[in-house]
Amino acid sequence: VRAILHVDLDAFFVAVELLRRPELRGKPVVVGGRGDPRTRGVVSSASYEARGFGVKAGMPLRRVARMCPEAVFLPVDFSAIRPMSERFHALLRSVSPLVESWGLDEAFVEVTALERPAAEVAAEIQRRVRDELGLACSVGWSTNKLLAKIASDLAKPGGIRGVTMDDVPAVVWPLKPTALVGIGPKTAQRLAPLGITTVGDLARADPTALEGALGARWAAWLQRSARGLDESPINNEPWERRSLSLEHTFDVDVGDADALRAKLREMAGEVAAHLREEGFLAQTVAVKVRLSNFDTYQRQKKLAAPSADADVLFAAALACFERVELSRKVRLLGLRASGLVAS
DNA sequence: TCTGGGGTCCTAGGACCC
DNA sequence: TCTGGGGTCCTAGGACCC
Repeated sequence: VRAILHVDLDAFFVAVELLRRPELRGKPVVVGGRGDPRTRGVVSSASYEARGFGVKAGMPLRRVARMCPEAVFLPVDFSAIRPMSERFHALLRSVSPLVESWGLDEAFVEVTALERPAAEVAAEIQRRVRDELGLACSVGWSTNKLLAKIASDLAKPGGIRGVTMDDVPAVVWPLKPTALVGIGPKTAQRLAPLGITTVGDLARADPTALEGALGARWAAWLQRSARGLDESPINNEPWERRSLSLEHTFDVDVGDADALRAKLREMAGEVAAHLREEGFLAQTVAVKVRLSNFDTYQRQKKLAAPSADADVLFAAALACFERVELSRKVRLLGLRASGLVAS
């Protein structure tokens, strides 16, 4: 039987800021966007004090300012966050080589071969993360990734928690379906009419009815998840970039086509520069356009030859852009390069 | 009082080729 | 001239993750 940990840094972006600004400790601190609630942006990370006011990840900064006028707003600073994330992952790899990164602030660690109690390894990791990085984390442990992740969610903030197969009916079944990785709000909405509003409902649901709603493959996978079953291995392959993109939400929606084309040209230059920095050529360019009513369109175009040239990317992006009918002002422009090959 | 920015994966239809 | 099936590529869209 496997021993899997899921380690999740608590309020990571905020915690990184507090290391260099300890005077903010104990205050409602919100990291997101450009750190200015007068501009469009959302919460990336909120301190637990801020969460006490109802602040949540993904919430518009403007709304946070109204809910919590004393909140301290800070911009997202990846130059500080990324090195800390790398130290975190290096620490985990010193415990076991089987580490699967899950974003900047989370990872699965398989410790089966250590032949030590998972809870003990969890406590050691938590202590080392505190002593060596100055950060708090929550750790969940179980016999698979699915349950370890649920356990760490239950352990937040700052706890250690195990969820075993035997715990599934009592601990997992009362949770909402969105507690399972892979079930988001859309799927929850499709499950509700079937009378499925908890993981337990999902586990007990009639397979045929579920297949009708979601298709056979997905229905089977969901129902296995709801029963706590997951055999997926730890993927400790280094991450490989598949695409590189940039997007920008205008503070005020833009209707002027020339201004939009100018922005697209600027973005093409930046994406091309990033591609060259990382040693890639792109084979496909995609443009995303979000209108003021939130209708979103994506158009993509395969290049005649792989390229990281700003003019080539811009020409393709422009061709994509011209195929979108601009029935309203534009809120967001995005440009993605994919089909990456080494240059 | 609306929902950022960076990613990934899956599905499905049509074109095209053998 | 018509027919069939399989495989792959391209595009669009949807959903999810942090």
